[in-house]
Amino acid sequence: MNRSIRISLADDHALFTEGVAALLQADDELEVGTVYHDGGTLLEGIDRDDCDILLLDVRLGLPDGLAVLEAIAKMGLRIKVIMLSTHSETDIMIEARRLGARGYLLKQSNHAELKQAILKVMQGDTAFELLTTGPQSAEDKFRRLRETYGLTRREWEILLHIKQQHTNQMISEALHLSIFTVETHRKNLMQKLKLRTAVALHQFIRLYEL
Amino acid sequence: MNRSIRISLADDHALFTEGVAALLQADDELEVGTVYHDGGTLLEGIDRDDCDILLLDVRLGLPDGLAVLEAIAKMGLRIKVIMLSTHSETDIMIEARRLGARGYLLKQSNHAELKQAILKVMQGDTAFELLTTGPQSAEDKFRRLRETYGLTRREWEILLHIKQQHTNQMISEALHLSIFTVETHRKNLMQKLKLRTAVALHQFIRLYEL
DNA sequence: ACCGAGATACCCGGTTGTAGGTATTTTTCA
DNA sequence: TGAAAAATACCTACAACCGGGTATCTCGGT
Repeated sequence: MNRSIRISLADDHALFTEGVAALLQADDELEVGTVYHDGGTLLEGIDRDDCDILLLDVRLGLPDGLAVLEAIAKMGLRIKVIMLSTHSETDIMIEARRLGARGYLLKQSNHAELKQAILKVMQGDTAFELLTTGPQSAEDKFRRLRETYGLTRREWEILLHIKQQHTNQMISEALHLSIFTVETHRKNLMQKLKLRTAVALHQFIRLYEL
Repeated sequence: MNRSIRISLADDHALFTEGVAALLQADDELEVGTVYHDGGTLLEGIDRDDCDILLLDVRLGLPDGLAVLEAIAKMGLRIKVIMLSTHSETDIMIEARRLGARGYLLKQSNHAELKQAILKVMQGDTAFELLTTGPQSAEDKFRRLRETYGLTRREWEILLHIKQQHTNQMISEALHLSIFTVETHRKNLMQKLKLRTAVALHQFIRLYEL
């Protein structure tokens, strides 16, 4: 029998790291390494950290998770990094993969899924698939908004573009619509959500993790 | 010796609830009640939940934490609610207090602080004071931005107003400045942060939890 | 055959922010 | 006491969004 898998954690929320550490410690096959609460101290100590896996939050104080990941890759360390995030942003996931992450997990995942991802990664495999079978599909989110606010399908489409920081101009081109049409949809959208500014709309999107 | 304190949890991130549950369970004086992952099921079951304390995340799927808090208050339940949040937004804290929350804790808090807050609340006291002595004061954040991006003090002040959704017009009135001055500060600010739109700026603010 | 929801398109007037300047005063600190 | 950094103020032009409208057209269902 080989030694247990040693896992370090990096997340600026102490309750989260302490909680997950407690979870991991309860498992005979796992062992908790170092706990980091910001990117700076992590980068100072990571080269002397003999952990097998690093669970790294995408959102960490400056520098953030992706920057840390990049730095680790440049240092040429053999540590396998699994990113943790609260929402499933495809572009961030792709970027993380490009920068050498071995896995990407949502905090909505449970203990079992975490364990499974850890084992997969330890075998040299990657663990990105949980994203696609995430707890909430886009269709679910749409239905929820439809029921709560009466959003139409087209308005939902527009919303997805707005989330990507697209302007009305860009959206109209992407969907082959007049910009007036997009403005109308956006207007109705905001009315239904009872919002007044673009920034408020983006806050709404983040708040409900759309 | 009286029975242990029974604590229910509500947060849509399973890893978080499982982790905190593991932490609480390790404590002889505490006991874990029900775990909720969204506002809907919570409101259905909370009246039959005989827990003493509910740890409630501010951000929960529709309905969100504050709405749930309000509903609980209207139901006239004797459950003491402690709100959990990732950032210290004063207005949300005030609103939570108004709606009957007994405490407000950051996820950056550690195990000991959580335990302390639980005990205080159980004695009929409230636990809001941790906010002011948070892990990262505004001054710390300013210093970090100054070092990383070369922000000046005035630019930081402007940034705080922008965070509160204030327009340049409103900021100029609040600080007794010309609107042109505010625009200049904002322009330099965005240049230093390498951002191009107001929405991107707001995303930056959220990303680094300023 | 008709109704209604949804999608499309347009107009106007207004506010807010973006991008490029210039210029003066105040503060700080070597 | 000078020079540099910071703060202040203004300008023009433009882009993006906001809030009222109005007006077609299409498509599914009764």
